[in-house]
Amino acid sequence: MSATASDKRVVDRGSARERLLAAADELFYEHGVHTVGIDTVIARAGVAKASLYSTFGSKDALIEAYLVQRFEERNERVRQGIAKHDEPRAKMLAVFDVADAAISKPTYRGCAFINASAEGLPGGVEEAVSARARGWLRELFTDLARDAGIKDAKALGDQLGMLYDGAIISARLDRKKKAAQAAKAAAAVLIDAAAAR
Amino acid sequence: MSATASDKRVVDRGSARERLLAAADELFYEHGVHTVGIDTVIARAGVAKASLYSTFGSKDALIEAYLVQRFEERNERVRQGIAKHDEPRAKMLAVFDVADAAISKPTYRGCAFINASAEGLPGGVEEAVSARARGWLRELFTDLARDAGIKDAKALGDQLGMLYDGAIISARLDRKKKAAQAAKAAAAVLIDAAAAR
DNA sequence: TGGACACTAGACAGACCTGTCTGTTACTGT
DNA sequence: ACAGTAACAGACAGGTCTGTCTAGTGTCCA
Repeated sequence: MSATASDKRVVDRGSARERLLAAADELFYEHGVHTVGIDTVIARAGVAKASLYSTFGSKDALIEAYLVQRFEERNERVRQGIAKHDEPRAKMLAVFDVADAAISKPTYRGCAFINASAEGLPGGVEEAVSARARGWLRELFTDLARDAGIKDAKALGDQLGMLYDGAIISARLDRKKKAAQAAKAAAAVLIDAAAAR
Repeated sequence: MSATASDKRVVDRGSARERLLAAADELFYEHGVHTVGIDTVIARAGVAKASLYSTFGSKDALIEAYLVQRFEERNERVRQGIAKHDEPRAKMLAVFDVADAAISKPTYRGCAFINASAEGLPGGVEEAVSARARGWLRELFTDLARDAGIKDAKALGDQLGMLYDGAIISARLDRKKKAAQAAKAAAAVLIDAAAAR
């Protein structure tokens, strides 16, 4: 259960950069960016310490690369999830289905951006990537609300964003697997109420 | 801006125990339980290291005491906030006013329990107190929903809890001061929809 | 007066962390 | 064949952290 270098499983495919990112992704997400040391990452990646520093330059840069990768992967999953639907309302609700799928995974440990922000110092690299990731989703909700013809699209976008975050937090801290579905039901009520106005 | 022992302000009232708790409260909340070291806490408290260890026994125990104190203070604020109202519906909404008041403070840095849980190792003392604090609020919402005669009080309680968490997260990470008011508006919609069913 | 008690100051051990550096091995293109 | 490159292993420096321990100080009460 501890995140020491004695965790012997090794990432064994691709370049040193790819292996480092894969190892960082697993370890940072599971145990936290602060808790996991460089030695643990390179042991998991099966890579020399010098390779990490010649590739990324610092631990902070590795953390940033890890978060950017998570950011892009999540966006892609959301894009694919909403592309299955035509109506803006269905697209908004589909975002919660994407969250539900993530929560269902046994390795789920909450939102990487929220976790990293809480761990890191204020003003660190974590917060910068986190802000981008959060802004992206907020804008998506707002744009979809506008497409749905809702007057105060910004207000609804913010409310859906809060529901989304609340579901993520509850799924992690309360181990509530159905949090995203509960949030989706609430989102439907909010969307319909905003549309009726 | 850094949390080093050079931060010279000193807590100067009460017993060693009280000064340590006051210093821990300020420092742990502002910079995180993991980031702040023992030396910083004792410097702020104006107390010797041996006093900390004879009083609390370990840093973990101090963290736990800090969280329990936050837990009790928050509960008291919520109790007082809802006591101003008679109707269950108004009581539920009043919880968001309590959050709003906390968010308005310049020292606001989000939910101490969420922060500490994200920082600490899974299964640490942080999670235990955090679970108690979260469960308490969830039950409060559910009980009030039941008082309001709502059929699926548990479902509404969970939804309001998620909105609450989402507001807290947004207030911290997006620096959205009005998050609690936006969440309150959404909560009103959800309550009325649940009551109509 | 004197002993118990609570506290202070700070050195110290042992662990862990990031980042640098040396030296070695293996592959690749000319 | 040989230079260049990329990677390896791991020692090391310099710092931080928790927690222990010694020694000295002040205060209260019998």
